[in-house]
Amino acid sequence: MSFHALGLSDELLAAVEDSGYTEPTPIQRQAIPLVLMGRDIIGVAQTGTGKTASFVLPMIDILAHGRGRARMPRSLIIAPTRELADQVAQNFLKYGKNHNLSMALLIGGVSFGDQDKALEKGVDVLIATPGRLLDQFERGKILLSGVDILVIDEADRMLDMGFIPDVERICSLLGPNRQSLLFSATMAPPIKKLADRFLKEPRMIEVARQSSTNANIAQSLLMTGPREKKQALRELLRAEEVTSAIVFCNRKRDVKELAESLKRDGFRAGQIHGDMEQRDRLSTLEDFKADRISILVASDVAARGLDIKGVSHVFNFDVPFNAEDYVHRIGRTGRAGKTGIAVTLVTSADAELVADIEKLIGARVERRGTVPQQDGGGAKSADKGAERDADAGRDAGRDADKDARPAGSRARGGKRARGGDRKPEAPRADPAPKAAPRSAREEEFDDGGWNGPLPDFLSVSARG
DNA sequence: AAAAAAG
Repeated sequence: MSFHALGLSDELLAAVEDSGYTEPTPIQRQAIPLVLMGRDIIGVAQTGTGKTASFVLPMIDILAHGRGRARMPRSLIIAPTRELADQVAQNFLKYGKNHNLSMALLIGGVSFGDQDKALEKGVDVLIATPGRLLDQFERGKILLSGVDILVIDEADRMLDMGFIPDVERICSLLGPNRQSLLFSATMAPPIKKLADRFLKEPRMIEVARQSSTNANIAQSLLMTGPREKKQALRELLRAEEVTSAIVFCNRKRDVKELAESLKRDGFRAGQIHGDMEQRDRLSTLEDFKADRISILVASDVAARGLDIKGVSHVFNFDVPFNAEDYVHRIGRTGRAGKTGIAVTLVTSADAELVADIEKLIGARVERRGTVPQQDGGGAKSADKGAERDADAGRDAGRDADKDARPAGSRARGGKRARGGDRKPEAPRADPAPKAAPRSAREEEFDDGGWNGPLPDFLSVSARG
């Protein structure tokens, strides 16, 4: 089955062909004809299923005739994060290249100037995050009564982020005669309620269960101690055929520190998290897409929806707090029919989170072995069993390690240029949380210390 | 235990 059977225009089909796609995905097959007919739809689909094109393509054809009037966009797409909004915009540019549609991206973190100008001229397609959209509305820069097509993308994520009231407010500002499309990985009750209230006789399209993980992804867990995580990650990055990897951390601070640590070790690494300037977030993504960096250290800002081709590996430096985030994180690899590898570093403190994940995905994740605790590091665990295991399991651990790492990788820590003259590496414990905002100087000091060995007596006493 | 989004 090809795109030609879906009722799209020749100009659009040409653009699709140029982009290299020949066959519509299941959600595209089901959604595109319905959207072209003017129906409301609810698309229950994971990211990576071709969801974005399933609304972008028919919208381009629907909007092909007519022009947006000043401050009155003809269509509106709401997305939960700025990067997702930008990604939708990229799709409109890619597939709309043979059309003459005007578009504006209304997201936070960028100046109002260009956005104001675009709105003033009138746009056919307005893509926005909720906060900035309402902000612009309140400033009188925008009228939503002329919107003919509304798309609510990643509604489950909007729910998680507390955006549903904003979304409801936005919906209530729209005119009554419009077509509405809602996409969500789950149909949690608040999303169902939203759909009941703002959609008209929607057709439900379901593509994959939300909790199901992609069969193309080989998942495994690597048991390790909290202080061995960085070393374990470095060895994974060297041992695996890593062409392009995303490393997820739970905290923004750790994203920063880990990215800088990897860079010092010679990895082509970059970082992305919500405390960065918007332009830096986007330029890092561009660098990653263009392979100027091969490792992207990220917070959950990058967990969902980001579609980056050829991500060979996802590493969870931290086990995510929400099991659903695990599904989304590892879904950054194994996309478009390719295989992917997802390795999660697990400490004894993460047992419950792992149990949650395995319950959600309905499968046990393979344990790929144990990174032995370092000499002098075992005492850091309050759990007596962990220390005993560190000794008793040393031989067994070596065997397991052989599968995971190339021969000789064990000695690498001491062979590296940095720290080559140092004592056997005892990776430093997580830095103590800072109560007050830190000065630039403190940050600098902290970053510099990340890789340094911590005297054993200190690490022991620091943990009690 | 955190992150995300409006400044």
